[in-house]
Amino acid sequence: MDAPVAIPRVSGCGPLTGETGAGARPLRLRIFESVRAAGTVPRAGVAKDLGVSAGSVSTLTAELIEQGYLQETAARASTDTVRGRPPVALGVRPESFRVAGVKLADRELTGILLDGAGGELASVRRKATPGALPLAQQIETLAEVVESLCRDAGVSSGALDAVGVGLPGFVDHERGHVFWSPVLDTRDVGFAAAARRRIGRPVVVDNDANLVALAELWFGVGRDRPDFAVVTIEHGVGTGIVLDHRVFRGAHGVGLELGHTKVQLDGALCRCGQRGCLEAYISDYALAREAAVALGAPDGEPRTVADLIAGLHDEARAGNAAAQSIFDRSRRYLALGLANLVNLFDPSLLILSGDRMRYDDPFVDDTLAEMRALALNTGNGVPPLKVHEWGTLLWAYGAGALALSRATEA
Amino acid sequence: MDAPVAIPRVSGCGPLTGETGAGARPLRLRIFESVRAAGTVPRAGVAKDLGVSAGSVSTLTAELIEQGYLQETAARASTDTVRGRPPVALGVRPESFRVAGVKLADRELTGILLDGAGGELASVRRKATPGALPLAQQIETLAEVVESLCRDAGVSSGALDAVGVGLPGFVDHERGHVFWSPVLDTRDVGFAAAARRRIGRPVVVDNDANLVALAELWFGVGRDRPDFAVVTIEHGVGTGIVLDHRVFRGAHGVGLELGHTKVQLDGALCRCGQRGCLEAYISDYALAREAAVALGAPDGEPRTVADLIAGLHDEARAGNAAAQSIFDRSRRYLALGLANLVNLFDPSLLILSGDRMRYDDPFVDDTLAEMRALALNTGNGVPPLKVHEWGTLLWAYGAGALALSRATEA
DNA sequence: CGGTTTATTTCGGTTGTCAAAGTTAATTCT
DNA sequence: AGAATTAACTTTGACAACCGAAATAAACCG
Repeated sequence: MDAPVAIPRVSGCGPLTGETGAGARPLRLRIFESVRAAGTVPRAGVAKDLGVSAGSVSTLTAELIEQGYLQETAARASTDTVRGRPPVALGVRPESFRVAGVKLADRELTGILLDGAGGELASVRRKATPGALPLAQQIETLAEVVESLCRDAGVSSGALDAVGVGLPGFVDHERGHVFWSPVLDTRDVGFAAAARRRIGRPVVVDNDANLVALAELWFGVGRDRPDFAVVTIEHGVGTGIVLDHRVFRGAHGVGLELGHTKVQLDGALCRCGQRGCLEAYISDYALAREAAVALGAPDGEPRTVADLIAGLHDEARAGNAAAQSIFDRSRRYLALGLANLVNLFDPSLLILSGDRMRYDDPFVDDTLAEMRALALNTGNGVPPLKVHEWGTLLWAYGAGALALSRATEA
Repeated sequence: MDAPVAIPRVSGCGPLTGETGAGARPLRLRIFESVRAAGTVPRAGVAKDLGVSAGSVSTLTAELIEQGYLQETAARASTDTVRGRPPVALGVRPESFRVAGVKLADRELTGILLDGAGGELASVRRKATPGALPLAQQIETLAEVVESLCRDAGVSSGALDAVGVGLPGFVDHERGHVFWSPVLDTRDVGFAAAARRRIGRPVVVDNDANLVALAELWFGVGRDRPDFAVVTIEHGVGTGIVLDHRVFRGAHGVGLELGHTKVQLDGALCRCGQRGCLEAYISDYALAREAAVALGAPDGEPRTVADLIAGLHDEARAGNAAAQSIFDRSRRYLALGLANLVNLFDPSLLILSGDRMRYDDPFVDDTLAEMRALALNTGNGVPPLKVHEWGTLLWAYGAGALALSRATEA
C-alpha cells in the first residue's frame, strides 16, 4: 500500500519514470573499465579518455592498485623518445578476476577461461549430446566443462568470479530465465539460479546471438563503435545489436528475433511453426530443404545438412541453375532482412557471422548491392557489411565477456 | 592531434566507450520533473518517488520555489482526514515555462501553446499549402503560426522558452537536420537552425511519428509505462517507439521506418520508389489505389483519397467481396508489420493512431488475432493493442512535449 | 491538554570530484 | 655539465551534492 497521501495526484505531464535517473557509475569503476579497454595506458591517458581531472585518476588508481585490480606495467616500450616526464603505464592485473564462459549448443560445446585482462587461460571444445535434454543434465555438463577448464588452468573452481553461459533460444538475461531453448526439454526454466546452485558461483546467461555481439564489442571489430548489429546464420538466424556501446536486448530482455520476422505472408514453413519467417528462407535447414529437390536426391541415401549444402555449392559452381537460384534467393532474402534491420535501427555497421559465407564467394558485394536496393535512403546511406570469421571460440569469448562484465559490476 | 603517448595502447578488452558514463542528472532537475509528472504532490511524495532523502527534497524545492519553477498549491482537497501533519502540495508554476508546438504537414497545420505545467494556453488549426515548399516559406508559415498562438494567449513571442516542430520525413532530432521531407522542396536542410534565426528562440525538430510517441508518453496512455510503440497510419505509416521512458530514435537519430520495412520481395510499389514496403500495402494511398479497381471507377470523375476510402468502406459493408478483401489484406499486412515490431523490440503495449481505424469495425480484435499467429511466442505473449484517437491536436501536443523537454534541459 | 503521527526543516557529516599548486623524471638547450 | 623545458603524476584545499538524524510543525485523538 502506498502511504496515505491526502492530496490527489491528478493530471501532471511527462513520463512517470519512478526511481530511474540515478544511474551514475562511480568514477572508480569507469577508470577500471577504461584501463581494461585500453589494455595499457598511462594515468594521463585515462584522465583524457574519461574527461576527468588528473587528480581524481591519481587517487583512484592508487586505490585500485592497492586493492589488486590494477598494476603498473613496466612497459617502457617507446622507441621514439618524447619530451617531459615519461608516462607510467597501467594495466589490469590479470589475477584480479577469473571467469569462465561456456556456450551450450546442439552439436558442439565450447568453453573458455579468462583472466581480468581478457587473457585466455584455457579453452575446451567437445561434442555435445544432440537434442533437448533435461535441465539437470545440461547443468551437469556445464559444471563439468567449467571444472575441466579450471583443472587445465590450475585454478580452483571456487575462485571463479562469475560464469557466463550462452544458449540458443529465448533467454531473459536480466532474470537468468530461459523461456525456451532447443537444448532443454522443458520450458520456463530458472537456469541461472539452478546453475548457480550446482556450481556455487554467480552464473549469467544470455542468448547465444547476444554472445556474438558481446564478443565483437569486447574483443572484435565492434570495440571502437557505439553501435552495430550482428547477424549469425547457421542452423537458425540470430541477431544481436549494440546501441550506445551496450547490447540492446529489447524491452523485456527477449526480443530481436530477426530470424522470425516475417518476410512473406503465408510463406515458407519455419521451425517455429509459423510461416514466412526470414529463417525459413536463409538458414541451413532452409537451404537443405531445397537442396534435396535441386540435387535430385538419390533415394534411400540420407545426407546431413552440411553435406547437402556442400553438394549444393558444388552444383552451383558447376553451373546448375536450380542450385544457383537457391543461393540467389537466400541471398536476396537475407538482404531484405538486413535492410529491415537498417530501416529500424540504423546501425553504423553490420557484421555477418556463420560459416555459410564461405560457400558463397561474391557474397558480401552481392548482398550489399541488394540491400542498397531495399534499404531506405534516409541520408546516412547503407552501413558497411563485414563478414567476420572467428572460429568456434567466438561464442565462448562472448560468454566470457558476459561473465567479466558481471564480475566487474558486483 | 593526440598527445604523444609513448606507451602503445595495445590489446585490452571491453568496449571503448570514450567519455560516456557520466550521465547523472542533477537531483534538482529530477525533482522538478517528478513534480511535473505527478501534477500535484507533497514533498514527502517526491522523496518517496525518487528514493532520496526528505532533506534534499526540502532544500531543493525551496530553491525551485525561490526561482519560480515550483509553487505550493493550496489544494488541501482531502476529504478523508489523515493522521499526522498534513502534506503541503507542490505543483509546477505554470508561468515557469512557455513553449509552442507546431506540426507541419501536407494538408493541415496545427499548433499549440503550453505552459510549464502542460496546460494549454492556445491552439490553432489551419489549412496548409499542399506539396513540397521552399524552406523559407515553411519557416515563414511556422513563424506566423507561433506568432498567432502568442497573440491569442497574450504572450510575447520573445518569452517562449522553446518551439517544438514536427514534420514528416527523415529528421535528425539531435542535429536539427532534415534529410528529406515531403513538405520541403530541398533535401538536407538545417531546419532547426534556420527556424531559430527567423523566430529568435530555440527550435527543436523531430519526425512526426515520434511526436505521437511523445504525446502518449507525456500526456497519454504511455505515461506510466517504460516502453511502448506507436504506429500511425495515414497518408504514410509512421512509427515511434519508447524504451525505458525515452523515445528511441535509432542509432543516428533517423531510423524506425517501419513503413518502409519490406514485407514482400518485389512487392507493391511504394511512394519511396522501392517495392514491397509495408506502407505500400496499408497506407491510405495503397487502399485508394486498389479502391479504384474494386469500385469500378467511373472514368472522368476524379475522387479524393478520403472519398475513395469512404466509398470502399461502404461497399465492404454492403457485402462487396472485392472491397472486403482489400481491407482484409491491409489488416493482415498491418498485423505482419506489428508482429515484426514485436519480434524485434518486444514492447509492452502497441498503440495505433490515425483515422483509418474508424472505417474498420472489428479492427482491433482481428488484427490482434492475426498478430498472435505471426508474432513469435517468446514467453511474454503478444502485447495489448490500443487504438487511441486524440483528435488533430495530438501531434501538436507531442511537439509541445518536445519543446518542454528541451526547455527543461537547458 | 498532552500524546501520536506524519510532514517538513535544520544541521552536521560524507563522498566524489575539481582546480591549482607542487613534485618528479625525463629531454633539450647552452 | 648545468639550466631550462616539458609533461606525468601527486598533493592539497575547496566545494557541491546528498544523506541521516535530530528538531520542529501541524494536524489529529483521547
